[in-house]
Amino acid sequence: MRDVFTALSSPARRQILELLRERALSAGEIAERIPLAKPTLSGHFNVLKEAGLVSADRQGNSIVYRINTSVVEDALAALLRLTRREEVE
Amino acid sequence: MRDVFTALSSPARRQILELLRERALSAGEIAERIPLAKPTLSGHFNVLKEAGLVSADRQGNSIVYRINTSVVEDALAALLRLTRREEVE
DNA sequence: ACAATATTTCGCTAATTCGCAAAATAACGA
DNA sequence: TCGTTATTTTGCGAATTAGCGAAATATTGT
Repeated sequence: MRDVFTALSSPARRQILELLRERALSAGEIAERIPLAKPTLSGHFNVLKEAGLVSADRQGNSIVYRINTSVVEDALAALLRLTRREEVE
Repeated sequence: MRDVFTALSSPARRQILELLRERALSAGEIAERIPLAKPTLSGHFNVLKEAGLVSADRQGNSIVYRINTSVVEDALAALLRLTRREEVE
């Protein structure tokens, strides 16, 4: 399971997540919206999958990706901790 | 100004931020707590500074680093957006 | 001016990442 | 089975990164 923050460190991958925020999209639909070669995008999908940030389901010919918001929320919680000074020690 | 998520993608840098969460620390104090060579840590400090995640002040001989929570909060807000489906468009 | 302490910059190597084109795989419909 | 469409895997080069030791820089105290 790859590190979530590593997956989030690429602008291209964050852009993919932004697109998936609204609705699930196939690899091809994402490729129509992001100016990168399909193999390049496929690599990014893999990183996002390994981090648990998206899940993929085949639907006929296409593979549909959807965002996994609960994993985003975990990252959120980790960041939130940094904004709060330790209260009990 | 370097990308905040890129800066957060390194476990070593997140560990530095965790230490700074409680209180500001000098480079040497951080080096006592993290098993990496000082030049390596110095490089990480630089990345964190370029991302605006920490600020540095010389105090006599030492350089004291403190976390910049407002920039962490900006990253937080960017992540939070990903957890909410677009409502108005 | 000198020695001691704290930190950074330099120069290097090994490993990783990002992009692509070409080839391989998977599912569908005729 | 064959052809088409959708996506991934492979293999590559260029660029970046993370680590280190040695040397350089900055500050303090004598």
